[in-house]
Amino acid sequence: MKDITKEIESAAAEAVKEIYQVELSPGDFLVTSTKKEHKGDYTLVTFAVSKMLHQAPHQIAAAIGAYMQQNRSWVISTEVVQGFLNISLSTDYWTSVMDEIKAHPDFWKPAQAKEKVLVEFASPNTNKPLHLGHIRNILLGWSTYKILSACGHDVHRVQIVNDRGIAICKSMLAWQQFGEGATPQTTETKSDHFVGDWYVRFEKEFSAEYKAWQQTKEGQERFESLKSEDKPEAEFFKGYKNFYFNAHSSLGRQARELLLKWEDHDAETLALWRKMNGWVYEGFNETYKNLGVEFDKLYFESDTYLLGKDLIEDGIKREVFYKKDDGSVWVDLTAYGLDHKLLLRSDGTSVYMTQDLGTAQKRYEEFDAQRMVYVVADEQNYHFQALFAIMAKLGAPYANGLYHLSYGMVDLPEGKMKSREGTVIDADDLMADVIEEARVAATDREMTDSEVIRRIGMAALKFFIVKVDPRKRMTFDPKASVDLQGQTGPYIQNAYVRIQSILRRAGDERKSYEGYALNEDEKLLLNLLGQCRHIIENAAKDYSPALVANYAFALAKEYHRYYHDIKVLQAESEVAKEFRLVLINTIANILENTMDLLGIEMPERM
RNA sequence: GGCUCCAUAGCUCAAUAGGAUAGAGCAACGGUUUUCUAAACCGUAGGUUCCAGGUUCGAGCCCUGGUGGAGUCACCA
Repeated sequence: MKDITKEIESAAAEAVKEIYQVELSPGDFLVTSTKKEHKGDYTLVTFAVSKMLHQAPHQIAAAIGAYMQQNRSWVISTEVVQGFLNISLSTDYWTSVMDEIKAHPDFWKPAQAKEKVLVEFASPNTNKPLHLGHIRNILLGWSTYKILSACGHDVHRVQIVNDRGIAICKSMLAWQQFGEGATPQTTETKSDHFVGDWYVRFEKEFSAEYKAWQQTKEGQERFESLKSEDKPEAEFFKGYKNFYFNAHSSLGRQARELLLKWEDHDAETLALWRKMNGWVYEGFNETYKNLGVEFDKLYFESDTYLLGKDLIEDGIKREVFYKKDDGSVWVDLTAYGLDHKLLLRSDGTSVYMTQDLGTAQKRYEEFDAQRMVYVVADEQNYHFQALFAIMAKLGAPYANGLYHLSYGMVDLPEGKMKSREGTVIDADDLMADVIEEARVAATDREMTDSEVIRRIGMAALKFFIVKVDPRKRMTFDPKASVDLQGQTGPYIQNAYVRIQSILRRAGDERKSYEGYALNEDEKLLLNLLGQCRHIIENAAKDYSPALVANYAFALAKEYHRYYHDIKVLQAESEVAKEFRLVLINTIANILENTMDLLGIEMPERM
């Protein structure tokens, strides 16, 4: 596909050379789409070159405009507004764009690159079911995978599952003590929710235990000896909770014992751990399936938590890291504007950072990846800065290819989601809700196809989340997320469905549209279609699926308007009809393809 | 408190690389249907882009200072 923007730039450079005898590169010019309120298709902005040419912007624009009209057959007319040269292109040019699009079905894809890329996303803990925050993470990860793939990259999807630690031990303990052999089957509970319920049960029992302890002689003595002047008793105990868990609590002690046994490879504990995590994975897989995502490889923290020690040893030898007297190992990142970070505890055990270093190394060896993208919430910005700085310090060959796709947390209209206050929105419930809402709306329209209804509901949910710039915190309004009108997924689906309906009636036989003089709306649509590859390119560069989402919406909106104003099947002429059929078919393809990049499926009818 | 990020219409979000009169959707109000399915279209109203300076032909965007909010600052993950 030829790039009209570049052609305008080079024509402008040629004009300047001819008129002013000044050598400028095409990149010195800025070309944009002409604003709707002005006549023209593309606009050349001349302010920037005004100084170099020692002339007022509007004079330069006029001169270049005259030159281009003379020397470029595709320029039909020009108009100068201040330093803006608005260029109208000929019908022949626009027809040739349609020809090219028709001849190249892949015209919407960016120039094909071929790097090996790893995208890590989802990365749940195994003690609780997935929630709204995970959904944002998963949708971002998935569309990042899709967008990079569309750019030609060889992309692998991975996640790290946090399957070990004190949290899952809490679920295990509660089930052991109070479960009486209950299973997801006997209680008819989705299995990850089942495990999550035992985690909640543990917290409940623990709170009760803690509360009782506060009234004991020991608890009161603690309070008396540690309290500060103005802190009320309730507040004191709130802050003391974690310490209580580690120092006094019977349940806390038992949970820690389970963790120790686990680390000791105690057979019975491992069996219980496997059983409960197995339930969790079964549930997660169902959720992933409903979200329409899958992974190439899962890493389990239970396998990776000891990794990275070799790298540390190597780093100490090369004096990239240093050892303190107590035996702990540190790295000095002050040169990167960061801090000193701990890499090994004084007892020689590893920390989160150690594990992440080891996992990155392992992935690099396994996949030979040139780029690794971590989709992780922005609360971990500092951690990833440190991680990448350490990689750079170590001189890892993949250090330059590491990227933290840091996204903002999801808030509710009432504020933050808090598990303690029960305001966390569960992923499974949410999907069920949006589909139910779609069902209600569909029933009004006498639509009963459940697959169509599912696609509509999921489109509403996914689009609502993915249309927002990932880096920004977003507010999730459950009511707005099930909206099916306006700036929504179903709105875009509807544009596609309207086209399919026309195409079904049109039949398969296509004739020539040669000689058709297209109207302004059609130029606008072609212009939009031509932007697709740049949008995807930018989305890949910025790791922002929101750009694709907003583009798809803009195209759908433009099409809905077109649909309203212009008849296709009863067009004024045969060539008009033929041209429009090709045009709308292309629009449908682009809508389908861009929505696919967001993980959203199109229905054929709705 | 240090560091980082954010602040745009009543609400949720856009705004190419610093480009023209800051745009959409929702909510409100008013219109459009014997239709290629109205999950649509058109219109009205709604803005000191948090504040004060600066840079420049031009600033929502860049710089300085401030205000407000979020995150982070563990031998947690």
